[in-house]
Amino acid sequence: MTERSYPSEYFDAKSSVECGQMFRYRAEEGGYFLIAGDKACFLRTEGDTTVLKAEESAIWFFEEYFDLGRDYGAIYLAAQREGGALARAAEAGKGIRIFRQPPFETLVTFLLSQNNNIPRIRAATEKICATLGERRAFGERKYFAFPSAGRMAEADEAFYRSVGAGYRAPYLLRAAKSVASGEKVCEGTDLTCFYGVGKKVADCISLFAFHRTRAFPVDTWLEKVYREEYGGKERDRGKIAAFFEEKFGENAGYFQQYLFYAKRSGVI
DNA sequence: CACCAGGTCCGTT
DNA sequence: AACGGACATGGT
Repeated sequence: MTERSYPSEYFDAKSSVECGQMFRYRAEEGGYFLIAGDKACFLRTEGDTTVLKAEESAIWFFEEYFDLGRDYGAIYLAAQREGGALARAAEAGKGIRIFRQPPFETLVTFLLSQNNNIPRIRAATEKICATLGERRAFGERKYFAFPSAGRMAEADEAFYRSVGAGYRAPYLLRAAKSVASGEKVCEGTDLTCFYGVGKKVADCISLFAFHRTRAFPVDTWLEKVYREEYGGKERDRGKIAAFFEEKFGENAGYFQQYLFYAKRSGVI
């Protein structure tokens, strides 16, 4: 096991992990145990330092995963220049980074996310992994890897209902079967071709798996932000997304995450 | 009981 | 093109 330290100003464990972009984590005393694909790490922020603990062979993976090569100070400053609610949101979420999550895992968890809440998305995801994923160990901790599409395709709809997926069960099964049979989840493909993936989920996958930061996913929270902080009158979420994407350009995805986290935690 | 949660699909205007 | 109801499920 290896530890690496980084300045915490633009890399904060709590806000980055709990801002709603990823679902496979456990809050522990002092930090967070996180799982991505079949790998795990422990992340903690103490004062001005954030410490990443992982197997030596996984350190590089997590440095990529946490997007550590990017200057988030520039993004934060751009948000400050916008002023208003965004500046306040960026102040509260200064340490948020956008992760680079495994594409299939992102597809599955955000299929679960529609018209759902974060605790339930997390619970259903964990049940899927506990049943279909391979057992792994991280020091004394046990966890399950995220299952392959092939493994998920072998389960049936009743299983996905049993984990609490509800009416999304057929979405999960069909996505698993498509990917298992060679359909690619990659940058540039039309993600809305997957049954159950509309514009918003496609934007989440684009942003959270492929780091396409021009994407601005609009959910119920961002719709509130749009109306209450930007005086918007549109109801169509596609039009609301277009408004923010045009306004924020290549920083749209980062700003969306500042706003989402701040709105959900009552800062704005 | 109604309404909400990181929405999408599908049938009807 | 635009609109509205249905869809599982648990929490407030």
